[in-house]
Amino acid sequence: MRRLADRLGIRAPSIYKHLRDKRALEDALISAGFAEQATAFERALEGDDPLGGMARAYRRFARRNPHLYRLMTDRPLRRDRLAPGVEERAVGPVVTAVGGDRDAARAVWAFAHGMVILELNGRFPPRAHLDAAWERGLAAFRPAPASRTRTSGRGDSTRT
Amino acid sequence: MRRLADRLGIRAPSIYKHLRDKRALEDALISAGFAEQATAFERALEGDDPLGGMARAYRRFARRNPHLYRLMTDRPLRRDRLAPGVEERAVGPVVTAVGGDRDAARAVWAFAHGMVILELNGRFPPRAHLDAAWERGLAAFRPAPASRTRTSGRGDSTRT
DNA sequence: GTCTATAGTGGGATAGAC
DNA sequence: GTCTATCCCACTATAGAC
Repeated sequence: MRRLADRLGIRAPSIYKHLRDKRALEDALISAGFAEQATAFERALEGDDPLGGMARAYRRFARRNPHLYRLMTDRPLRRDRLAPGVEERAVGPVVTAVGGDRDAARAVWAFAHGMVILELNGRFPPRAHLDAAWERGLAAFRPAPASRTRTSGRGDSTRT
Repeated sequence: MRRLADRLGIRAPSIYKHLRDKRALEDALISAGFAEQATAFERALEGDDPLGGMARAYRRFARRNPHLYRLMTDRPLRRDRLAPGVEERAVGPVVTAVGGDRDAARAVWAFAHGMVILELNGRFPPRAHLDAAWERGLAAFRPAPASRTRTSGRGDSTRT
């Protein structure tokens, strides 16, 4: 809060005339993060290789906003405090890209989060070829090209 | 450190007569954690469904030692301070179970870590069926049963 | 809406006596 | 090897004047 105040050119206590507490600030940031992810995923859904596009967008988002990314994944989501519908907007495209299965979507998310957070944490060995690991994981999850079913997202949304 | 001292029945400063600093303690704990994982993985390698067995062991370890698990994955590993060879002992079986491909092993690890850490963080939605997501992910990574090749781990070890 | 001053918490670590 | 007494630091938040 002190550092934020410095950037704003005011003293730390003044922040509390605008925000109730630190959490209110975090909730606003998290909502903005989901909105950004949502638009990136919606765009990826239009290209060929939707899952690959989303993976790249997800990783790019995390690398450009590492602190925000941690804020969004480090602890339980207070869904009642987010901008309405913003989480679902981000999740929907992933479910669609994976073929409509909610469990598969969660598995893919776990894979992507694992890759991203281990990278942010510097936990991979120096010699690890992360692009190759990403590709190996995506190949495992990509819906079989054999069945050319145009699966549309179901109304039933899978939360994150 | 103060809480640890309480448990030991001594005062906090006394700890520093035994340990250089807090990190020395953490390094010892991390080494013990790898050793425990290694024996669990070696056992899973003997059963049928080695990958599934390792996944269950990995999740169980994390749930029973959540703080230690975070210690082991939250930040870069100081490999020079670990008990020698202990990381490799834990990693080897995973590489073997996945068919010998280092990139695939890292992808599986990322998936497992994502599942585990999101569960520990309470980040999955309440209704999520985690067992199903685990199974979906493992199915994606399990080496095809078609090729019944007994792939042995290579001397070249894939670090974590 | 801003400020100064301060309260309060929880950390890791050291000095020096015994 | 233990103790008491302290020193740091970083951090969120509030009181009350202007």
